[in-house]
This record gives sequence, C-alpha cells and structure tokens, in this order.
Amino acid sequence: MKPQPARRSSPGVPRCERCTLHARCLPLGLELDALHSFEAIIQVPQALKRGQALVRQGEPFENLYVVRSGSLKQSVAQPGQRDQVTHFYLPGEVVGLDAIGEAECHGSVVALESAFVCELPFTRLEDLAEQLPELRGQLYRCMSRELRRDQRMMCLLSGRTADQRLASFLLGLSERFRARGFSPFCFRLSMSRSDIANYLGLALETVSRVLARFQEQGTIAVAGREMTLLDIESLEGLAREGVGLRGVN
Amino acid sequence: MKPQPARRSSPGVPRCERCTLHARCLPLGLELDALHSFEAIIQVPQALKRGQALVRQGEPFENLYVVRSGSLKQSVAQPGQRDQVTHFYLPGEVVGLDAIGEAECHGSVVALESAFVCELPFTRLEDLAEQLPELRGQLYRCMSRELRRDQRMMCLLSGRTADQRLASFLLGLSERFRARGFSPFCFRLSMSRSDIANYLGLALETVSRVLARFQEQGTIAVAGREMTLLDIESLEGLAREGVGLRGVN
DNA sequence: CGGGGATTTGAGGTATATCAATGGCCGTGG
DNA sequence: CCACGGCCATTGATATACCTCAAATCCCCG
Repeated sequence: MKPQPARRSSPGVPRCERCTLHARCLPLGLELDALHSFEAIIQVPQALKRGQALVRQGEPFENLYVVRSGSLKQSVAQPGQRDQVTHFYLPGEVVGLDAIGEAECHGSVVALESAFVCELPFTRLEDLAEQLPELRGQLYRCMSRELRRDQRMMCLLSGRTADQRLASFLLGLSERFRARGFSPFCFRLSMSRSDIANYLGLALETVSRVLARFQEQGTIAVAGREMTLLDIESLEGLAREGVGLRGVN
Repeated sequence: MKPQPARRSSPGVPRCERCTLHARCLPLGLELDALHSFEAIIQVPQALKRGQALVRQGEPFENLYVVRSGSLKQSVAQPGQRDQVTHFYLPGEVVGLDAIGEAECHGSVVALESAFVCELPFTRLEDLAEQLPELRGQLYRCMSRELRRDQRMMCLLSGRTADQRLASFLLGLSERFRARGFSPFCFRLSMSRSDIANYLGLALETVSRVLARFQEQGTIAVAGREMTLLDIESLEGLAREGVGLRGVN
C-alpha cells in the first residue's frame, strides 16, 4: 500500500518565483520561461505528518522531491543489520537523487515533523532537462554535491572521536540553517538523540554525554531539542582538530 | 604543474568494442554508431606508474577517467586532518563522478600499481550525452550507483566491528573481481594495509591482526598481498551479522 | 646484498559501547 | 484539570574493542 499523504492544501500550482527557497532550490538559475516549464511538472505539494513515510525502501523509483518546509530523515535497512540513518533533509534539499537511474528506492524517507514537499516526476524532469542545459547542470550539481557530502561523512565516521563527530554535525546543521535564512546559532533539532547517534555511528548515551559536556564547557546550550551554539570557534576547533585518534601510521 | 602521464603507448584510437571491459563500462548499451561517437571523444589512453597521480585535489575538473587496467585510490585531504582514503578504483570503474558540476576535483587519485586509464573530456561527454539518452542514463546510473556505494560504506563505518568491516571489504572486492571476470576467490591486494585501514576507519595494526585471525580460523589464506578467500560463507555470515555492537537502542 | 618501508606481533591504555536505573516531557484519557 | 503511561533523555557503573606505542621480522627494490 502506498503511503497516502494528504493531497489537499496549498495554492494549486506552486510558484517557484515566490518560494522563499528560490535561491537554494533545484531550479536555481533557470530563465523565466524555463522556470515556468519547470513549475508545470511539479505536482500538488504533499503534506506529511511527523512519522509519515514519503518513500519506502524498495518502492519503484518515480519521483524526486524537494523539501519545502519541515525536515525528514532517510534510513536504509540492510539484511541482518539495524537500520542506518543516512541523511537528514532540510528545506530546499532534494530527496531521491540516490535512486536516479535505478529501479527502486534504496532507503525509506520519513518526516521528522510536519512537512511539505514538492513532487517532481522524474521522467518528466528528465525530458525537461533534455531541453534545458541549465537544469541538467543543476541536476548534476546536486548529485555530485551529495556525493561529496557522503564522502565528508565517511571521513567523519572513519577517523573521528565522538566529540569531533558531534561538533561537525552541529556545525553542519548550523551552516545549512544559515544558508536558508534561519539563525545559525539557535535552532531546534527535529531528530531524536537516537537518530543523531545512529547517523553519527555512536551510542545514544554517548551523544547525550558529549552534549552535556559541551554544555558544561560553555560551548553550547542545549535543552531537550532546543540547541544554541555559544562558541562556534570552539566547535570549529574540535571539528578541524588534527588527528590524535585513529590515525593511520 | 599538471601530472605528466606518459601519453604514448596503446593502439591510437581505442576500440570499446574490443575492450574486455565492454560489458561493464560506461558506454554499456550504446548503439553501434553511438558507440563510435563515444570512442571519438576518448583521448589517447594514459599510462600511470605506481604512485603517480591521475588527478590532484583542487585541480580544475575537466575529465572523467575510466580505468582500463590496474587500480587506483582516491584520497581526500581535509584541513587539519589526516588524508582519508575514500575509494579504490578497479578496471571499468569511473573516476571523477564526484566532481561533475563542480569547478575542482575534490580528492586526489593515485595509481596503486601500473595502470591505464581512458580520458573523457567532460564537456564533450556532456555534449554527446545531450544527443544520446542512453549515455545520459548511463551517467546517471553511474552516479547514483556511486551514491549508494558511499551510503553502504557509511553504514559499514558507522555501526560495525573491525571483523565485519574487513569481511565486507573482502567480499566487496571479491564481487568486483568476479564481475570483471577475475577469480573472486584469489586475488592480489594492490593497496597497502595502511590504505585498507584508513579506508575502513581502523588502525593498520588492527587490520593485520584481524586478517591473521581470519587466517587462523581458516576463513582466508593471506600471504602479504596475496589473498585467498577459503570460506565465503563465513565471511558473509560475519558481514551480515546482526547487531551486537554499536546498536542504537 | 643491503636498506627501508611494509607487515606482524606484543603489551597496555582509553574512548566508547553496553547494561541499568532514574528523571523529564508530552499527549492521552479519565 | 490532573493523573497516567509511554517515549525520550540523562546519568552512572562496568566491560571491551580498538588504538597507541614499541620492537622484531619480512619483503621488495635498487
């Protein structure tokens, strides 16, 4: 059974021009009429409630989605293993790139809070991309950006301490919020400690402890899911911090 | 200064039709004349010696490369951190996908042994892809395959023990060799223990010890870089093995 | 045949997982 | 409105996998 997100709501055809994410979204850099062609393929936005699935692992791949508001997480189930959280998606980010050219979605994507997403049928998007070099470029760019994000993640998981992982995680979120016009210093974590731990390859208790320590040191202030970064420099110091652990030779 | 790989050697224009990798390579599925157009943009193959760089981090992105023979590794340097090995490339695999749509290469790629690569100027490839939907599809497929590979890697780094990482690593190599027509049971590791350790997020001593233990248990036979997988099932058992460690709740 | 990197092996320390119990938050229902 | 229950988060105590340091040996290459 397909997830049945509410297909109501929202002002009929979306208008990218008016969207606050315009400057960060997929159609970035399109000419005006190109933009209108692009808008034409966007389906009526979907509303998701917390915990609701946008795509389920194994479903046939049909659409990309752009997050309009709210946030989501992707997790991948592997046989005999625990689920692994692989992504958090914020507004303006594209869901589904890792399934392009594949038959099925290779991870489930679930809303972490109430969210809206724009649905883009991929075949139509591809047809359009055929005519619009700009759009093609944007697609490539999004995919390779994701590749690099994943690689940075691999670096993080590979060689860093719990402190460094958390610091990088917080800085990464901060940066993404800043880019979207939100405060980079003060934001709400829409994911649970358990999600964070899973994402960073730590035990949830460790996440809790490290955050507590950061707080003691005056680096952050955290109350439940409300996060305030007090000393970005310290965090950057931690994140950048050379080696020490898990060095190879 | 650009790396200056020997531009001699090899039979003038390469012939994909005759290439043993034909069935696994980028131009897979192209019609005959499309294939010829594709061949036309391939530069004279480059020969690389062990340790020689194919691309250096930060260089402007201009080409994709397909490995013809030999193997290479990609590593990414991050400020204040040790280099991180992010990939090993085997024949038929495409180097440079993570830089598409970007100005510069975001990692260095170095030959682990004598190697040949086909050079594909990306702008010309893109022009060609504009006319060949098949080729476009292949490009997408390669990129998303890479995305998924990276994600599997993240899972591996995130939640698994050293034994599981090594087992997965060996099985992964085995599978890739099999797919290329080499023996999946008996092969030569072209990378050092240190590279493996770095790639897997372990200390090099740990790699050595785990391999020794696998050998004691009769799962593998290893002598220096010559590797024989004796008991694939055991390895798969290890790799798949549920949880235990680093579980999240 | 010699030298230097690569690999192996050993001993000890530590970061982090695991187990366990408590405390806080929030939505639900009386 | 308050009480209840479940989930989420915190905190402590303990176990352990893996890193680090150190030294010996192997092997490749000149």
